Amino acid sequence: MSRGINKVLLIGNLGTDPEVRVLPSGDSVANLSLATSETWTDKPSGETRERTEWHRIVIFGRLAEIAGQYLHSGSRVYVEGKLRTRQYQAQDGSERSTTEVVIDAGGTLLMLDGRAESTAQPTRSSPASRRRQTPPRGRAGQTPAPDIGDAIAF
Amino acid sequence: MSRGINKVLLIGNLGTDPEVRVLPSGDSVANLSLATSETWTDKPSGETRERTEWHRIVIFGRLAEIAGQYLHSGSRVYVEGKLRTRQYQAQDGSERSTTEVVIDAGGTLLMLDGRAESTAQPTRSSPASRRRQTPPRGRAGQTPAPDIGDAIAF
Amino acid sequence: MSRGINKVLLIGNLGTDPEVRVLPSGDSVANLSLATSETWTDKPSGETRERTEWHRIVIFGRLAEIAGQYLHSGSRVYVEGKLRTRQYQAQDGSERSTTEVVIDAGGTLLMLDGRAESTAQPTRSSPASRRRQTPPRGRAGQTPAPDIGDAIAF
Amino acid sequence: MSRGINKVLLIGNLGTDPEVRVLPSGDSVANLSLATSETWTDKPSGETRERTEWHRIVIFGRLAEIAGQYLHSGSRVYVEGKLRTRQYQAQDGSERSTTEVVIDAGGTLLMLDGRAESTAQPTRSSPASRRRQTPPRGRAGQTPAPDIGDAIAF
DNA sequence: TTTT
DNA sequence: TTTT
Repeated sequence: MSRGINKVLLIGNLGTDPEVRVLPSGDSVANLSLATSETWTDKPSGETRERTEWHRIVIFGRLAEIAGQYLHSGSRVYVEGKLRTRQYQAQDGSERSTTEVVIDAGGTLLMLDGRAESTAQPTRSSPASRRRQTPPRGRAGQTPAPDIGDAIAF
Repeated sequence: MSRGINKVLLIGNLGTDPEVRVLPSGDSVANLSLATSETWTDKPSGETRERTEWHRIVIFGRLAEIAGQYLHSGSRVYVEGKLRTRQYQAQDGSERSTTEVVIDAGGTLLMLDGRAESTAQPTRSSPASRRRQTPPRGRAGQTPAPDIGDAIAF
Repeated sequence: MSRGINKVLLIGNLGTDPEVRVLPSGDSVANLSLATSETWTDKPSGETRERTEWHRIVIFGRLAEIAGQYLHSGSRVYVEGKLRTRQYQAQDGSERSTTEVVIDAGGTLLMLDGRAESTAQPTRSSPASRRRQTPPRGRAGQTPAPDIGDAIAF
Repeated sequence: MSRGINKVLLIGNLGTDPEVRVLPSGDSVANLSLATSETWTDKPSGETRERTEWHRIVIFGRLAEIAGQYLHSGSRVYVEGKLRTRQYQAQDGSERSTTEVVIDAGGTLLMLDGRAESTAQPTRSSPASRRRQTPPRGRAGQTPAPDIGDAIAF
């Protein structure tokens, strides 16, 4: 139930591996750092410019565990969540605030690069192989897995 | 041209009148404080809970002027823009950052309440009467909560 | 769980009252006809043009009942759902298809005009008074309820 | 300028190569057939179910040319556009209507797979190799289902 | 800190 | 068929 709309949609790449921890309640929380890039042609100069925006993503529950298992630095993802600004105390004791994109049960997480481990044999999966991102799928030469971050955008 | 997606959609109410200023370039910029509210039923207790989230909105260009003309504290709006986190120096000299929702030429602003002045006879319109579209809230100088109750949502 | 994104966001006005029926399963279904309008300035002539698009909305479950209770011809709403194209047999026996925007448990319905009946005394509510849309709130002159469809948009 | 919101966001895979043609005005138009897939667990049985929805996409202008150059059957894309229902006369003379997702200058097209030709050495690029990014599907002449499995989604 |  |  809601009396307003608070919705964020992002497509971008992770800058680091997810940091997953388990709360005292047993729920998982994952923190992601996600970059979205936009490019444009500068009017007077005609030069191509680029700006990268970094987003703090916080994922709760089952999706947090999935993020920890399947995502890593470089992963391209779609996320849908909501904005939340939180107050906290900095180390010098001053009050600070930070704005995060929260993905909970009502949100969405969608991996955009390759089949990855969900179709691989779990027992042979390891952090090392996971970082290699899209595992061989045994049909070499036929269906190359897209590389990390592969995308053409317009 | 873009290589990612960075999109925010909000429906909520302004907590204050827009602050509009004109940049040295001649472009207008408007700052809005927008509240989105969500309510939910707490699991164990069955109580209805509410959380209000405040968003800093920055509007550029023609839409900034329109915001200054037609919006005011209490106005219900739909905005579509993008996230931008900006560094700035606090008064004590420390580095801080703030996250804003930027509405530029690619964004959208949609007023959701009242015919206001655009269809009213301009000669009889005044800032004072415009402000009366939402009730006086009698807490001048504070940060009044917007009239989020002005809608039924599900 | 999803392997793609199929999302529709609309803000517009109902062209008719909702048609609500109850399925054999006991679930409610509401059909809405929703108009979204866009206006633009024609390049060569400088004339203002307008195009209205009509959308078939199908709402399931609890939101269908709410739609039947609170919405009526002219109501301004925000809906979030997904596209679904359905085959059916026309009266002449030929196969036809129709595309609808489906709002189910994962979707959103948000009334954008006025407090309406949720704050009114239910026992005194009637179809007739409902059509009058936003009930008097007993503070005449202070907080006028926004009229049906009231909006300024940019 | 708009007085409503009419927005569609899709992430899915093309079922065929884009069909691009040039209008008498010189503008390009591309027609795409895009599949979005959702999976869910059936309540009583616990079985995993899947439903694929097909969308007719119409792209105008520069993005149409880009679609013709870089997209092909199997391509995974993000599109953002608006709904438009159009009347046309069927071959038997009867009136039909079809609903399309229109991507024009205000819309977005984002390729989600493969570096493809834009970053590859153009001299070594060919339509044939481009099509090999998705595996041969060996069902020429039919309407092959897109490789929706090319992603993990949650 | 990502990606192109 | 709505709305401005």
